[in-house]
Amino acid sequence: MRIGELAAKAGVSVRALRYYEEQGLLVAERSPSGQRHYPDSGVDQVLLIQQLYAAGLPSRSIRAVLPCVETGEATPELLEWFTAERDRIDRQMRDLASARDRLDSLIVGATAVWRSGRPCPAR
DNA sequence: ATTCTAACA
DNA sequence: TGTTAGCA
Repeated sequence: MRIGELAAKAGVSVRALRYYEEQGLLVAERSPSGQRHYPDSGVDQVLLIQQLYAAGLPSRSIRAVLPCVETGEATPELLEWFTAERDRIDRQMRDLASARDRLDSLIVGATAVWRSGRPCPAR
């Protein structure tokens, strides 16, 4: 199928498909005229790429991990990699929660200042 | 009409 | 990624 059909079936833009190829995530066969042609399996390929992007992996990581996932092989290395990713995300969540709590404290403090009749500091 | 490459008011 | 330009 051509790029437009794949884009429709996979629910992504044609632009995205060309970008995936540029990033080395998706292979495309070329017709004599230069048009890209994809096998039916391309739909699942794109779906997988989307899941990995949604998981927060940069294209570079996806490129490295794709060959393993595609073959359906849940290799130990792959599981370690994903586990490490999960931990990274967990750390970010905790850092954000921390930053949020500190903002909450500042908000409470600022509110107390206003109630005491002090002038509101400029932004 | 669709795709391709290249490039960015 | 969107979008646009100029082709095939």
